[in-house]
Amino acid sequence: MPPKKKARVSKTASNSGKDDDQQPVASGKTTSGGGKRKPAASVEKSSESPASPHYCHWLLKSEPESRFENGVDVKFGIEDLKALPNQTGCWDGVRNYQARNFMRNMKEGQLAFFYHSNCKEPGIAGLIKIVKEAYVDHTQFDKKDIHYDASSKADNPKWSMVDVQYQRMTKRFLSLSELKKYHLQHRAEGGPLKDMALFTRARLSVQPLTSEEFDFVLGLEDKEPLVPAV
DNA sequence: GCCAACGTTGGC
DNA sequence: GCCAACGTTGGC
Repeated sequence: MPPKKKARVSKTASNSGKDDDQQPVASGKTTSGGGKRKPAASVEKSSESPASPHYCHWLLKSEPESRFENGVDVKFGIEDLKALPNQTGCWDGVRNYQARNFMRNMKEGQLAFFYHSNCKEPGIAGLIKIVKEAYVDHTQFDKKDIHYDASSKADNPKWSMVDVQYQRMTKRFLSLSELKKYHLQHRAEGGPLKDMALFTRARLSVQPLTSEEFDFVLGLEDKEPLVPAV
């Protein structure tokens, strides 16, 4: 297991959620279908979880600039991932249920954008690949780790992580401001980024992208920046 | 450094 | 189960 890495997400978060799974989805919904439906005979797939939606692409946020949390630098930019052995690292420290659940849905081989957050210039810096599917995040049991979670028990670990491998930098940096312009435009006139999680669920550190969103964003690499020089 | 948005906690 | 208080995220 690769060295340390920093995943955005919550800091201390000693949260204690329910015991295990499912947490509400941001927008509240989810609960609607609720509880126990007794399917008599027809198993009508619940309208609620179209079974884990088949997301195929992701966006993972991490901070590329130094910032100290309890004396520990949380900096972990794409260059830091690239510098690890085999250019691979574990995405530990995620302490938000929605983000965790998305990680649990990741499949080996899927691609994700590496997004730089909480920094001078936020945006997409490169591409990474999921190389190991969700497994126990050991940092939840490490009292010295900033992401230690006293409420998580060894026999029922609360948090998961995946391993990711550096693929390449995007041909040019895709800034948040540029993405936002497309988002606003698409929201007004229609277009692939109209519901992009980066804007509709801005605080999520692990986000899903539809193929349309992913393809559109990646396509920006070959276009001139929309934004007047930074 | 400010602060809006929003997730989490805990009283009731 | 509601909801106010609180804490965190992350852009600006």
